[in-house]
Amino acid sequence: MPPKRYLGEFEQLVLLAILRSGSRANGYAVRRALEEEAGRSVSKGAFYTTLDRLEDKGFLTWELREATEARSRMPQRHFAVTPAGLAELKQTRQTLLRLWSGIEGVLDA
Amino acid sequence: MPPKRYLGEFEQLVLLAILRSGSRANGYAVRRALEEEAGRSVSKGAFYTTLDRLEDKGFLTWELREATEARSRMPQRHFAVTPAGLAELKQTRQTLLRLWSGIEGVLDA
DNA sequence: TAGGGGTGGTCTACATCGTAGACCGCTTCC
DNA sequence: GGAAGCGGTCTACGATGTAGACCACCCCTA
Repeated sequence: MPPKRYLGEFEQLVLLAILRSGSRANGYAVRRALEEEAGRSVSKGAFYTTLDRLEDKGFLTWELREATEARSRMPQRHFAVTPAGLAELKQTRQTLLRLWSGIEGVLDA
Repeated sequence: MPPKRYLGEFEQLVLLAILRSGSRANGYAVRRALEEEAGRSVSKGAFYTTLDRLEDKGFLTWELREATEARSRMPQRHFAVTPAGLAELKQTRQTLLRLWSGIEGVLDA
């Protein structure tokens, strides 16, 4: 077994944004989710680089789809989190919930 | 203002482990907290390098203390999270709680 | 009195992740 | 036919994650 690798900070946010975008997870929607829901602006370069790395690790897949909306009739990449990616998200979340437990008083804004 | 930087994945765990160790936050105790509570083994090199970087960013401080225990009577570094560090932890936590909300069904183990 | 195991730490080096920006092409609106 | 928006690639570099060798001291025991 290769040594266990962990989800990077930004990688985690990207996977979560894809999950939250559900069936509308094209590049634009995911990037917008990141900005609006995570309060984080991100350049296209940063964004797509991270997507490609997550794909290499097997945490997401994508397929080309014909666009259905009025604008942008070009085919576009549609992203989805794989079971392995979901497992990572779960594990990361469990670890944080455990470390936060007992010190919520200090951590609450 | 310099561009906003975010807490790295491991940096966050280290700060949380210090918080959880409270008044006993010497190097050994924090490292042990990381292994036991975060389920993550970490080399000394990785650990102290991260501590030094967090200090540079103003997220933690330390002081030398005489050891009180029977063993290891050498003076040792005693770590504490600064208000700035705590603020980062709070913000990171709020972001994740927000992104998790609504998809707990998918994320629960 | 010389190991050996545990504690606590420094320093160096390299791999991985985070990030911006230039560049490209298509579409819709005016 | 120009501006503004959508979607994306490629390159490069700074920041973060990580291991391991090395050092020193304490305590135990043979």
